Amino acid sequence: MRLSRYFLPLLKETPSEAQIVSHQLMLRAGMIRQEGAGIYAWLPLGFRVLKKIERIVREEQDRAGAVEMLMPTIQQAELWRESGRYDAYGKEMLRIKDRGEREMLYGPTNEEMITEIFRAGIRSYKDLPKLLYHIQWKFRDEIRPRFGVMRGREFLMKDAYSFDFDEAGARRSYNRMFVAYLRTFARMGLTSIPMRAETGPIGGDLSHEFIILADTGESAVYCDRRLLELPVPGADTDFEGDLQPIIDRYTSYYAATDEKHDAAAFEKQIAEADRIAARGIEVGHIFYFGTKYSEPMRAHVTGPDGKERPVEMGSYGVGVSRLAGAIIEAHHDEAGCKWPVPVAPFHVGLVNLKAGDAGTDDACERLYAALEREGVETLYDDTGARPGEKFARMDLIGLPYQLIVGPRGLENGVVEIKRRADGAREELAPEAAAEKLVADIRAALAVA
RNA sequence: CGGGGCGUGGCGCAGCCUGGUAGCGCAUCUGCUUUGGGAGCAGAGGGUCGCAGGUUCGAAUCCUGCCGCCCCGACCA
Repeated sequence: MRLSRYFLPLLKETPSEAQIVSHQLMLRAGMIRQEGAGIYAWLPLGFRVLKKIERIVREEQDRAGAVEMLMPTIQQAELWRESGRYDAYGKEMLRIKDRGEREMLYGPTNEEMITEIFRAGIRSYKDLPKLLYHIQWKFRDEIRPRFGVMRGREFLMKDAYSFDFDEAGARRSYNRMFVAYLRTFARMGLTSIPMRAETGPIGGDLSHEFIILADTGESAVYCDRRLLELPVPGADTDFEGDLQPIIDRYTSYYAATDEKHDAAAFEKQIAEADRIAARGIEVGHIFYFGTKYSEPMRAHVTGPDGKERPVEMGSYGVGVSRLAGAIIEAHHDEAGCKWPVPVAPFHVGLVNLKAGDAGTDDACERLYAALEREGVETLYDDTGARPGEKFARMDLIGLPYQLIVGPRGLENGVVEIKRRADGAREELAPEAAAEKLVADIRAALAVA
């Protein structure tokens, strides 16, 4: 993409309403624009990031055996009356009426709807288990939206729902999502920590929040440092096999958000050097809730004994739009974003330091063509801006690699690669630079 | 929802108290000079001062109502 044709409205100054760094940078880097309290338009650069996050989430859901579908954003109040939540949900639910005065709502979640869909299609225990998901916009009329896309009212969420015949089956479904989440966040450059969470009326141990550590995180969290070093399950993980050992390993260490924190246990179970008391961002939440919806909504299956019983359910959420902010919180510096390659809006920023100069124009065009030919997503700054401005904006939008082409280098037959993550620079002949970028980016995109 | 604050050009702000031709910085446009870390000079364009009433000869400024947004608290992917 040529920058001269792109839509990238950058801000030099930080808008006063943005309190945390990810919000500030998303506004300044032209990724989002606020259209109302907690409601954002995704501008081209931000949209590319959102799509990449979504794709990784999708790939890992599919790998774990979940099946994608799509449910509507607008739901009928009638459905929510079946579960009793229409009255219970409160003002967070955005309620609307259609022209026939029928009560509708913009879905804050989809348990009722998926349960209705499931019960219409499944009768027997032989049809179980089922694991369905979709990635869809939600609306929760939060009392106080803030932190940009980290806590918006409208947000993109992946929500999955499992249906099993018994609790043992439900646990297997839960474990699939547990492992899928570890992989999902790791692929985005995030170290996620599953922390024991509130279980609601069901009790038990099947509820975890996936937290990433960040100084600007919303909640205080406490965990064992050794959790950060556990290996992430590989792409060769057999999701049809027994995943329990992986879960056991992860849950054997202390990890809790402040509402579940037990200071005594924390100090007793962990050596002082391994204690982490930090801030965290919740990017995923998985939990088992049994027959909470299947019972009132009569989502029943017939068992081998010929008796009908409500299915055992669980739900599994990932905050897709929130992740865009969370990744910035984890990867940035004073100058701007530092995108990990798999979620970067473009892989390479090609900087023509003297647009209009035949030599640099020619060299850039060749490099641009070579990179695009190899599938490297390149944002080519072909504008007439001054070098300082070009460097500053590349740093701000945070593409993983900058390929800098100027007359001074070309005189010596070299161009420069700057790696945004650590600022490392390297001068190479143009062809060699392109080859190196292709190799490095392919390596970074390889799914382990 | 309680408490606090703010709406003035694309962004950041001053002006309001004490009514009298709407300003500054950045950005934008034109020209010249510049060109390896957000340039210099000269010129130019752009604002129903959130909206609606009211007071007044006259309202960005005073009064009333409404709308929007932000911050602190309880809630949430």
